[in-house]
Amino acid sequence: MPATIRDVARLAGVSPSTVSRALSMPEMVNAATRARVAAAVEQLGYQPNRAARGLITGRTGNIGLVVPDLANPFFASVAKGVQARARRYDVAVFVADTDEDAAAEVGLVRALAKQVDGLILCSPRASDADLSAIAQDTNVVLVNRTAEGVPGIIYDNEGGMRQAVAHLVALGHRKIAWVGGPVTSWSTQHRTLGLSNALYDHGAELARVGSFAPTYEGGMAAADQAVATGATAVVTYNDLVAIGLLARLHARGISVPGDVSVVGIDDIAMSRMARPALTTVRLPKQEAGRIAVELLLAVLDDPDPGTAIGTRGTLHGELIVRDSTGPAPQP
Amino acid sequence: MPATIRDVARLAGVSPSTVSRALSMPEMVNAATRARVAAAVEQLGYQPNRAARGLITGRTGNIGLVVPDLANPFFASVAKGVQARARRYDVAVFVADTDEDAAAEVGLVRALAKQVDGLILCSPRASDADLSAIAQDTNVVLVNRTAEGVPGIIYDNEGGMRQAVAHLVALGHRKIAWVGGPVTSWSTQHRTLGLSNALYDHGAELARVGSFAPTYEGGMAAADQAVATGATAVVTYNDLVAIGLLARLHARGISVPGDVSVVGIDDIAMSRMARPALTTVRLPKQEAGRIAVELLLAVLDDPDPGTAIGTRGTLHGELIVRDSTGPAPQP
DNA sequence: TTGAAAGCGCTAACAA
DNA sequence: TTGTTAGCGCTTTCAA
Repeated sequence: MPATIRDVARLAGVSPSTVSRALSMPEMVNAATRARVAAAVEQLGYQPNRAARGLITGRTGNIGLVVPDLANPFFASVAKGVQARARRYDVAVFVADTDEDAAAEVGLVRALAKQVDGLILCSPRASDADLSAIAQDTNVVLVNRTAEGVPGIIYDNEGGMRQAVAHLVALGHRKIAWVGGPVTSWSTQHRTLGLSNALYDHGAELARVGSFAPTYEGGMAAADQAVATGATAVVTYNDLVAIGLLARLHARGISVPGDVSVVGIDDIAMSRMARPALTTVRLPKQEAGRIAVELLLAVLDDPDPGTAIGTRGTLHGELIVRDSTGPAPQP
Repeated sequence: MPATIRDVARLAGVSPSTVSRALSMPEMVNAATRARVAAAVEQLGYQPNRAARGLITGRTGNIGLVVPDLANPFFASVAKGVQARARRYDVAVFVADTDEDAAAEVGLVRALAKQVDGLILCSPRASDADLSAIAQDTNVVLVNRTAEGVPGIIYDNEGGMRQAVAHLVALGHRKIAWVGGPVTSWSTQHRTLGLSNALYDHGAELARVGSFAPTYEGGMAAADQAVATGATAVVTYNDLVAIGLLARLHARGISVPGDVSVVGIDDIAMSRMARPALTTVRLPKQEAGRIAVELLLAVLDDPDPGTAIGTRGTLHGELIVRDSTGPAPQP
């Protein structure tokens, strides 16, 4: 049986409210009393019951994080960032894995919403309509997705694509294949657009392939179509796809970067272990998690939707050049 | 403002207690009233406040999961398994990442303990003493670790090592190097023992190397020492280490499996993407998470420590043969 | 089968 | 500066 505030009060010879104050607004209580309370707390190993506190303050001190797939290293990193920052603020984190299922996502969000002060939705698969509905009656911060009037963090996909293209063009590539991810994915749309714009600016040619699943298997499936376009370089939706593509090219005896260059996006840990090590656009993953927490906490302190609309962070990617890109082959 | 039980009661024309009963013990309430309540619940989108319920029942419907590092694919998989099973029971999961820090672990556990019905501790780094103290006043299930009188799931490390050895011996290997993980790691001890026993049974020789960090870098560091032993095969603490080792061997121009065979443990997703694809002992990761939830729920229903002691599951590994193992080279 | 009342652990007015 | 009182949303005796 854990100690309650009354146990502490009795031991310290004060009233429960004094204990409460000593803990949450120490400056409003006499130093001597404060010390007695502190001693009693120490002796009893007292820790306030957050649920009870939440009942009355309306703040639970808990937040929720919803991701499509924890086994995906990208989301695992974001989750780690969220954890780290939440811990600093003494906030506990519910994590829910939706298994890439939009319906499950909505259900989990509804269930969690009652128990937390706010929710971080990372790359949510739900429809814009569902998302807006959720944001209506819950404090929400979006990561890797935008929605009307909902604060969030996004990556500068256009900028990342521009860096990748500049690199490839400098190497002499003039026709570049793009292996897109899920059509419904917000990132796919923006990356496609960014790539297309950057290539246009350089007077280079884009060859679209896909969409394919954002997985290793997706990459294997995409490889043959990508080379069939005659492109000398391939940019993929993410690193997992790039690595699958690498495997298939290797199996077919196509040399990377000799015959074709490959660029991924994300920079997951696996990428530098690939052979050849993967050139990729590094996205700050843990940082996204950390900022999301900051943003959410800010929203909680000022839930005015007017302010929230302006609260949107953009994170920039960084091109990491490794061994999978090289000069375009001479025809 | 979410609907409360009183709103539902008013709308249904009954008392709050009747609503409560209709929801948690439906058979004790008239079918007609039950229907009215159900309608009101539906109309208001009512969802009971778990915190309030927990205050009185002593059960929150939440559990906690504590892992050393979410970015480690092994733990991410366990977490995913926990999620999936918890969802089935309508239980929400707090996740805490300790960053491989034993002190942080104890702190996080203490903080979480008050908010949950029970805790799943996966590969905890805390001392036996701390662990026992925690288990004293909290419902705990251990994964990948044992402690006196605490229920848990472990892997059959000995059995896994026996399979790996049988495979290598059949390929003609007579001297096998073992790259151990952290000395304080429970698994390291059991894997070392299992390997040693299995080799003894086959009349083969063990060459110990390490310990090394359980990471890609650890594997790179271990590679040279492992080959210097003159062993024709290497077994590593986990797949990450094996993949790092593979990279270093490749850099040195040592052929796998031509010159030396390599076996990992875990079967993380990355392993089949390695080149050569990694032979490994697959550990059922998500299943460990699922069983841990079942175990914890069972403990909650019957917190008798006498029963708990008997409650220990063992999961078996499965040898997955890929391209990193082959016949021992002829001298 | 239903309702009234008490109370879970805590905080926030309001008095003192 | 401190204590008293009321009540957050819910469940659970106890009566009716």
